[in-house]
Amino acid sequence: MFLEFKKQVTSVLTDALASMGLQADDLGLESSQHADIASKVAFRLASQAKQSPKDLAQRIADTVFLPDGSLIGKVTAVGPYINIDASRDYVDDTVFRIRTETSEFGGGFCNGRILLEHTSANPNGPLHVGHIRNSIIGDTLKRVLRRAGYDVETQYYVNDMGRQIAIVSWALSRFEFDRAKKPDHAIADVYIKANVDLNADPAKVAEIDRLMQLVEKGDERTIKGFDEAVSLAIAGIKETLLRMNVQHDSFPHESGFIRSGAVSRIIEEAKATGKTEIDNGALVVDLADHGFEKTLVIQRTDGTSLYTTRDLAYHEWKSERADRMIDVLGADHKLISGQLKATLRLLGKPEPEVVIFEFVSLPEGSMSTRRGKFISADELLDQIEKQAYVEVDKRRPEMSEEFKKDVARTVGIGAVRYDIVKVSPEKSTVFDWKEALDFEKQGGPYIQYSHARACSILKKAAEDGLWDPAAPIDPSLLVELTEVDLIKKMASFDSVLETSARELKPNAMAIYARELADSFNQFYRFVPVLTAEEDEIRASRLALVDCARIVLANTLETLGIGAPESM
RNA sequence: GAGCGUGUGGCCUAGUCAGGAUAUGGCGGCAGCCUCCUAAGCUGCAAGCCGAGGGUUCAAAUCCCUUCACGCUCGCCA
Repeated sequence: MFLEFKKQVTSVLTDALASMGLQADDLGLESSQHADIASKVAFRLASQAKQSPKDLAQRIADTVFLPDGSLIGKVTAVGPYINIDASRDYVDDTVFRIRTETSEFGGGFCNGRILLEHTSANPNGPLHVGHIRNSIIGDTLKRVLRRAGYDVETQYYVNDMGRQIAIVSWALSRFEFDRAKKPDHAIADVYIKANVDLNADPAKVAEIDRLMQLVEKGDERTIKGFDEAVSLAIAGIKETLLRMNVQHDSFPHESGFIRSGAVSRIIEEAKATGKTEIDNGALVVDLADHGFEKTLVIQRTDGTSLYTTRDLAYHEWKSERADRMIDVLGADHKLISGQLKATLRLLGKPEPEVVIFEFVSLPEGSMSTRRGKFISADELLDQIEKQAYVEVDKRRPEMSEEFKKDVARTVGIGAVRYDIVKVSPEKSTVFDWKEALDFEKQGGPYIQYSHARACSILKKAAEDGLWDPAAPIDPSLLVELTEVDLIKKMASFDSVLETSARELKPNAMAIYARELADSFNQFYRFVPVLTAEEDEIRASRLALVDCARIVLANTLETLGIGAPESM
């Protein structure tokens, strides 16, 4: 709705400028606390118009023509600014649209096919609290892009041939695997032991190298060993992801690109560019023309491929299946993803868009699966659900055990997802138990609570026979300040979705969710619904509560957070 | 040594790419609000001049330069 409003503002201002013989590439539109939207165009055109910004702003405001039924209500010059306020039609239309479009409201303005890769953690142990930042950013991005209208497929790229997997496979043949444990955790146990062993006796490293050569040559027994290790870890990882409402559409394996011959082909293609050379027996690509001083190794001295080489083949494959490729990667991949993009460019192939997020570390330092220094996602989720249960039990002691457990789960996951997604990906964070388990105000549960409140009003109204969702209502009766604020906030959902999708910034949606809940709680506090003075006003307000319920639910869904009707 | 990222009240954080009207919100602190739709809510108060220093501009948290601090990274790991 806001996008349409903005479009009208652009058109009306451009027309006004044209009739004055002026032209601006940038109208300097910005959100403002003084109006629904403001334009700084008078600053830009002051010299061109040979007028002071203040006078020019006034002249533009006077020149603007508003057609009937415009979403723009009034245009006023305040000093050098041009303030534009929405019309009553804008408010009324918003209510109407939400009621008719419901779960589709504000979306569907983009199209095209996107392959989105996220998480892709090595299957050498469970996901830890750093990995899930990737999962949550990635999954939220998927939901944002889908809602915006894209056809999105999410992929978890499974590393089933790297050195670390060779170590896991080797470890499984030497140490006992604890079948009683969740498989990814049991894998980590043997992996950590193997690393201790390898550090103590470097001679054993040769055994790992041998396994890697065998698997690349296609030795069946070795492949089977790797597969076993990988599928155990992935099964556990999937379970954790599912717990957080994260699901991938497919799990392409690295080895598939070796077996299909794609990796060999891409190595030949690289050679054909004339930009490769042999350096100490390894095949390297010269990326100097692309801003990388150092060359990139794409084939080891022993002829085996590297992660990067397989990744090239993977991206080539992806590019044939989608219009856009998006990779969500940790900060440690900054350099390598740059080199990957440069190499793809060199080969004349499409490059992925890369979303980088900074690290999550522990107070005592960075996490490491290999050294067993990490807090697993499962551990965090267990603790948070336990804490959430305490909170529900405190507030709703009369409810059933099933209700409390259910709410604790939904609220716990909501708290974790929101906590992670609300922070800009480019900020590094330090995991802190106290903070993680603190159900701070205005977090995920705050937004869920707003939704539950809306549901509660509607439920009560229905029980009293006051609520008929199908009955026509008069939105023009919604004139209270907090009512109009709430409606305008809901109207801007599309604009936030658009920004979030275009800039690949999932945190924009999180901030919006908080603001929307704020607006609803303000309304809730100051405007009585069930005890409204007149029947018609009550009907309109109930419809507004229903709208809030819908938009809050849509927003929560976009964040991958459950929307409980009661909590 | 080099590259990338970050630095906003006691703590966390929005805004920085596209410079403009009194810098967003939370936590913590202080003072209040449940005979009324769930107080996981709401109201008010104290607290920041945006790491430091220069520069560009009518206008800088935002752009440029210098500098400091922290995180990540720097060829046969992924």
